[in-house]
Amino acid sequence: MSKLTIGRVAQSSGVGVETVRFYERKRLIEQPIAQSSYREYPPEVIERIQFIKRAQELGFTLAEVGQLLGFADQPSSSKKEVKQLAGRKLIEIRHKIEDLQRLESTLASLHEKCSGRGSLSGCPIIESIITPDKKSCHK
Amino acid sequence: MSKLTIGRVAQSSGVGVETVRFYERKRLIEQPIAQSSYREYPPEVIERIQFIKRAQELGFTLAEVGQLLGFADQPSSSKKEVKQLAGRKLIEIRHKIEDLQRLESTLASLHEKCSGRGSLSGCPIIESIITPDKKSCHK
DNA sequence: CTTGACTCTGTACTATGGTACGGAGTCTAT
DNA sequence: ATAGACTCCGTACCATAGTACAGAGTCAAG
Repeated sequence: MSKLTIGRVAQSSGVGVETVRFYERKRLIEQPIAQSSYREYPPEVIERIQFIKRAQELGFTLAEVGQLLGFADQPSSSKKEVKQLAGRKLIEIRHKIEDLQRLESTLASLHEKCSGRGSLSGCPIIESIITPDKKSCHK
Repeated sequence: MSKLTIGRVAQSSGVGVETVRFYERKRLIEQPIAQSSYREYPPEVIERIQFIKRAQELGFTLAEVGQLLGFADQPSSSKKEVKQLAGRKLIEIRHKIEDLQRLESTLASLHEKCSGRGSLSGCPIIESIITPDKKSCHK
């Protein structure tokens, strides 16, 4: 009793059956030892899958989620390790934001400059792709 | 004379030989009709590849670059089409920025809250993954 | 006329996070 | 006992933008 089939686990945690097996292959959840020829999961696996989902929402890749789960599984882990991982991710996210903001400002100014009327000749967007302007280049 | 081999084209435009063929398969550049059994490119192809590279820097995918090239190739194209494409891309970029900013603020506050000292118990980062806080949730 | 550099085609592989499918086996209820 | 639902495993596929490689062919110089 109280053991769950993969279908129930999937439904309860809001992912597909294939996804559960996929996480198993990625060693994010462990393959349960079953009496029968079907996987038999303890109810805790649902929380584990929800942990994975929420960590993904925080921007962590599955490989990083694997590390986080490793920390959470090991009683000897320290806050330091987790904080470092989060810190690296934060830096990564900030870099991405900066890149996108440069992109946005370049593209926004081109978009603004383009009248959107008439033939292509003199289109600032196309022109800037043909002859990139050093001043407004985001790179 | 004045025809270029794929190797020269690749070197002059700063991409790999495989990339030139890849662009050809993606119909971004046309396969030149050659006298010999080797591709023979007109010099203009170098500018075309640089157009692709610069459009990518502006955030366009290769599929979108294909559209841009299609506009540039068709004398009947209008600024309107290009401006629309750029506008859609701009919206997309702004959405991405907003998503990342929400992510950043959630993760930054967790990172700040974590002392980084001692065992995992009470780590705000891990806790928030286990029990997501509605107030600081970026979604 | 041979060597070395280059090119040809086609296919497979990289990373990421899954999704889909075929064919077989199993489990439960009637 | 059998239908229907579920599960098993392995593999292939999606998008994205290339990269890598095998094995064959070709081209130019010495």
